[in-house]
Amino acid sequence: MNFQSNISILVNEQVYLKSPESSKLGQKIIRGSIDLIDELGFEDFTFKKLASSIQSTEASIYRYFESKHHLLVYLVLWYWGWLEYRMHLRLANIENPKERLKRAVSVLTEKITEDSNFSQINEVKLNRIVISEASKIYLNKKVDSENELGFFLPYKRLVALVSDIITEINPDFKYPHMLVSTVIEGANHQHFFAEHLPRLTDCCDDEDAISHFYQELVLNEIK
Amino acid sequence: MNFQSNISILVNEQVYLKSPESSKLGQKIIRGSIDLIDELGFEDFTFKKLASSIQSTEASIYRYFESKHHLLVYLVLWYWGWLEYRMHLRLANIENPKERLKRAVSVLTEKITEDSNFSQINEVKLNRIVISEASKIYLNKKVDSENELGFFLPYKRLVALVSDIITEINPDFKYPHMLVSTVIEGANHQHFFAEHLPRLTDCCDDEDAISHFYQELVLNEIK
DNA sequence: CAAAATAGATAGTATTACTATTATATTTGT
DNA sequence: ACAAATATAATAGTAATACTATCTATTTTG
Repeated sequence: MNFQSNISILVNEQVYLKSPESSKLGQKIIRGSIDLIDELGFEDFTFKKLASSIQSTEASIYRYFESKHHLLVYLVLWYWGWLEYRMHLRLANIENPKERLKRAVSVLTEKITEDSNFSQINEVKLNRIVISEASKIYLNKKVDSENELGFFLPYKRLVALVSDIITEINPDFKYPHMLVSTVIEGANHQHFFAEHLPRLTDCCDDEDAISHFYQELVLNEIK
Repeated sequence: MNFQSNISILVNEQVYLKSPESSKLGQKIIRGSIDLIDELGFEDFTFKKLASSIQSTEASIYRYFESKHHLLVYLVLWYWGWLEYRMHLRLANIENPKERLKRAVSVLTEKITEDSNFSQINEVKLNRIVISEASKIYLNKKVDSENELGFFLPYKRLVALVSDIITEINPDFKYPHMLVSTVIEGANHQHFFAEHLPRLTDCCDDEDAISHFYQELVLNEIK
């Protein structure tokens, strides 16, 4: 039934000390950290708490990730890789560029409400983590050195992918990358605001408003 | 010469234990923290380092702010208050709504490159701090309780101010708040990307590209 | 079955994010 | 000018965090 079981999302090897996919403990670390970061927020999350929640030890976790920052990077890179995969699936066999663009924007802006059964990872929780924590992986002083290690390539690929569709539709549009990264970051922020600071949004009732808004924004902007 | 010297930006009293404007030490804390956060980033910034950089003690700083998080909140709220003040100045006596909107967007998206002589605060450094650290004041689990204390009112006011101009121009536009908060957050991100992750933007050479991009975006969207 | 890799248990360190206490200046009200 | 109030400095201390190191037991693999 699960035709996807023979593929897996690859994450930059520099991010971890030992691949968490390679062992039972590694998988418990990933699952447990998603549960715990979602519950406590990244600031209050510690390896000690994670260790006790998965019945292991701090030292064992440190064999997989050199810091909690690296673990967060792993989760976010996995998510970006997963988004790219979903993007390719949703665009497969669609020829019309405008339709491709609409679909791409919807992949970038929709909130994840169902688990994909794609892996043992809970994508609904991971999406919530990405919404509130993802920007912390680059909004810091390590950004340049980690950029050199290629940490942000999946994000850049995602942006380039959608930018190319825009350029196909309107080759004269000057700011395709800016537009796409604005949409990705914007959608995450709007989902957060909708839940916590509603006066910064206009989605009184329906959550689809965010996706509609960005659909419209992109189409208006490039024509 | 400095006609502004008789006014000051008010910051929510819940943010501090004792007003840093009320004493010499308080002012040194603000100035020193702007220098140090700009230099080290918020993660590596500590009250101990701040104390030694301004020749005071950790315990003395704790009399003004109950945590470094509160100090960051203070700085960001001050900045938002200052932006609102600049906004009012730039819109003063301008009648034409479209011109008002253009000016408002430019206030929200331009990078600060000159000190305003408005106060003893270095706005150029504070702007850099806002670009990379501001979102951390709400992207955490304390957001709801701090929202109840009114921490984010200045941000909401700023968004409401510009939303009202949009609604004046096009009363049928459904998402004015979303558009404005997307512009504010987006511009900050783009400034950060331009410096650290240029492939996520399109501002090869000119820094004005960001402001132009958002001008265009807003005008296209509401008509 | 031996060698290698993996995980657990335990201990230890420097730093962080605070709190508490006391002593010494400095400001202010009369 | 002086007492009272307030602000600051100096010092000490604590629990938690973010690690590192080491040693042993277990599991996997060649």
